[in-house]
This record gives sequence, structure tokens and C-alpha cells, in this order.
Amino acid sequence: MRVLLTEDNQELARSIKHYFKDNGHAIDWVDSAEKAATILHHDDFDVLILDVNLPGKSGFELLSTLRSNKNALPVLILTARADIDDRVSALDLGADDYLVKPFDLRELAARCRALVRRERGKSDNEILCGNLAFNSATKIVKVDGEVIDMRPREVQMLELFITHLDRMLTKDDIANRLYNFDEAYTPNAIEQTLTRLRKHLQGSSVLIKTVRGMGYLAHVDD
Amino acid sequence: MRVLLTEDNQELARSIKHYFKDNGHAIDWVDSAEKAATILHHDDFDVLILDVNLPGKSGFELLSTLRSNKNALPVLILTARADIDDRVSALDLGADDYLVKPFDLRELAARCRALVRRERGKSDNEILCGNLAFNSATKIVKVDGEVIDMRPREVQMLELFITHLDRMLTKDDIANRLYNFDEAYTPNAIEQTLTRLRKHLQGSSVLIKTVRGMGYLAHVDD
DNA sequence: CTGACGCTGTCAGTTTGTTGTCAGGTTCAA
DNA sequence: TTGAACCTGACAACAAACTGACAGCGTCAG
Repeated sequence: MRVLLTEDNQELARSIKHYFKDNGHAIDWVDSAEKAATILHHDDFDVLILDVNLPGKSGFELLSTLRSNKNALPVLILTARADIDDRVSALDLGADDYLVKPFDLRELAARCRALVRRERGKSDNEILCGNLAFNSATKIVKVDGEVIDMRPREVQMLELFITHLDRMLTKDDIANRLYNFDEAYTPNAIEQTLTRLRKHLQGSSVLIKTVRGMGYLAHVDD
Repeated sequence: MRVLLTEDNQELARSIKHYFKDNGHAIDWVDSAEKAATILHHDDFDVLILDVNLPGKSGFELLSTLRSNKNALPVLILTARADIDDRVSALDLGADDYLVKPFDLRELAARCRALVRRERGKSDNEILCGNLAFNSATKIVKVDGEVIDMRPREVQMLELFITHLDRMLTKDDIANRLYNFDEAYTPNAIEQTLTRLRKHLQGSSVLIKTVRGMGYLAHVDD
């Protein structure tokens, strides 16, 4: 795990640094948002631990710059206040986690590990179909980077199609994946879900074709 | 992903079931090897999660029965012991993966996904006739790699011809294959379907010749 | 507990697509 | 040349699929 710590309190910074090093992680420390921004430019980290109250630019400012540059680096915010306001703005700005001082070093490390794990899972689980991205872990669907809001049923169906591109799926195939055998359904339920799914897929490069009398077939069409 | 879970520990089973459902998979649960065997007879699953210690027949017994019946269903074994012996026997009996309790649900799901992904690469029931490829599982027809869009009737007829290359087929042979005996048809229906099929086969190396007064004959002509 | 809301399946009416029939043309063998 | 067998364009019937409206159910906040 490679960590960048941005913290102006020397004492706190030193103990965090020690703790992470002792636990076999690589940790670099800077004491301002500006320095952090510079280092992030030419180095890759797994996670950024970011204090809010910094001399000069605040942690929030750095975070919002990162996110507007589409930088998806996991960020864990440290703050002295347990303010709801702070928490909300942190998460709104795209922080991945949040810790209030004082905290236990073990907890900080655990949360970092969780973020890294989550992040790794993400990249593993992202399936790309033209301009559509589907994350099988988070179930988030994006078209041209825009999140598409879908119902669970629609997502299930989309996942099935995406993992079976260019393969015929009969209604029965679909039903078997969407329903357990103790659940009743009519063919129409599938059609209805499909209608809703197709509506959401307008503008994406995933196309679900009907093969009348046989089933459905999804393919990517750039 | 369609999963069959065989696990006699109710609590564990319930949490696995929930986790998979929440993640958009269809999961069915049975609590004995016998029940699992029955269900596997008339239903298709993508993966079987199988506990070793079960009341009655053990998971190992079920696994070995499956494999001796040439059932290639991906199987993931769950066991309480980290014994080398257990591990070896599981893999020897044809398990595809192995997980020691207690485990993280996310890991279980990830391993199942991996198994399913691996399995999908395999299935290849493709029949090649010159530049024409027919997949008997998906019923997809390709000529020079291009998918040819056909109606079910035409596909049925093509399949019949392809599996009887260079063999005479009378109209009756064809009719018997395309229609159930309670369905009426006129010879002309077959001719019509044949016309449509031939249109689709233009450019392919499969040729259906008419043998006047007798029937039809398909052959590959490169 | 209650009301509001959101998800998802059902219903019903409409649209769309497939496939057999018909009718007229073409081919072929005697 | 003739007639039977075959081919094929047009059409219609029927079934499959689509979709808007609605209702049941579960969930959540107050």
C-alpha cells in the first residue's frame, strides 16, 4: 500500500508515518495541499490521507481540484471537528472516507486498507462496452462517464446481457437468472423490464436486439 | 449468475443467499447433497457452491457423482478444515475452487464470478461448413464471421441440413423435423422456407440442391 | 401505526414480425 | 409441348413483443 499523508501537525504526522512504516506500507508525508498536489502529479499512490485544516489551500480545495480533474484516487479526510457540515461537504466533494480526530491509528490503517481494497475491486470489476461502463461490484452503470440511474431488476438484466454479448438469450435463460424457482413470473415481466432497460440504454453503444420467437441478443455498436 | 448453494448450516446459508441476491444474482439453496442432485437434474446453474460436511451424502460424494456423469458444472467447495488432505481430495475429485470457512462473502462472490467467467470461454459447440459457422447452442449463424439474421424456421431447417450434409432429405423428412404431428402444413410451406433460407445462404459455402421428384441435398462447396 | 413513495409485476390495447397460403411463373423431363 | 414439380412475390392471419397505465407490496419517515 502506498500512502500520501498531507498533514501540518508534525507530531501527528510523525506517529502516523511510523505506524504505517512499521506495518510494511510506503508512506510519504507533506505538510501542505500545494506540495501534495505537486507530488501527486508525478507519483502514483493507492490512497491519500488528507487533513482539512492546512496552512494555505485547505484539504477541501485540494480534494475538489483532484475530482474536477477526474482523479479517482481514494481520499480519506481527517478533521478535528465532527461537524455534520464538514462531513457532508467532504463526501460531496468526493471523499471516500472520513475520520475525526483524535482517532486510533489502527482504525486509520484499517480504513485505508478498506479503501485500497475497494478501489482494486473496482478496476477488476469494470466491464467496458463502447461508451458504457458497468461495474459488477458496485453495480454502477455509466454512459460517457455519466452515471445512469437504474432499478435493481434493470441492472441485473443489463449485467446478464453484458456478460453474454453476442449470445442469444431466450426468455427462459433470462428468467432463470432474474428469478429463483420459487418466484412466479410471466414473460411479460421480462418484456417490461426490458422496455425500461432499453429506455436507459438510449445513447449508449449497447443494443439489445429482439430475435422474434427465439430471444434477445445484445451487442456493442460503436 | 445463477448459483446453487448446498449448505446445511442455516445461518450461513441465509447470509450467503442474501449477499448474492443483493448483488443481483439468482441463488437457490438446498441443505443436502441429495436435494442438490435432484435439482441439478432439471435445472441449469452457472456454479455450484458445495459444503463438504452435509447430513447424508457428503459434498465430495455429490461432486464425484457429477464428474463421473460428465457434468462440467463449475463447483466451489466450502470446508471448515484447512487440511491439505481435504484440499487435495477436492481438487482431485474435480472441484474448480476451494474456500476455507470462515471466509469473506466478497471473496466467495469474486471466486464464483471468476469460475463463471472461465467457464464461458470454453463452450464451443460450433459446427463449421466452409465459411459458414453454426452454433447449435446459441443458434447463431455466421458467414465469414458476419452474423446472419434468420427466422427460427429457417434456422431449424439449416440445422437439419447441416447435420445431414450430402444426404438426401425428402420433404417428409423435413416436415417431420419442422412440425409437430398435430401441426398442419402444406408442402409449399417448406418450399417457401427453403426459398428464404437460400436467400440467406447466398455468399456462403453451403448449397442446398433440389433433386427433382425426390427431395433436397445440402453440401459444402468451398 | 400511517401515509407517502418507489419498485416491479400484471393487464390490456396496440404494434410488429413471422410464416403459411395462394396464385402465377418457371423449369425440366418425357 | 405438356404437365408435374418447384420457385417465389404478395398477402393475410396469427402470435409475439411492446408499452402505457395501474396496482400490490415493501420500506421508510414522521
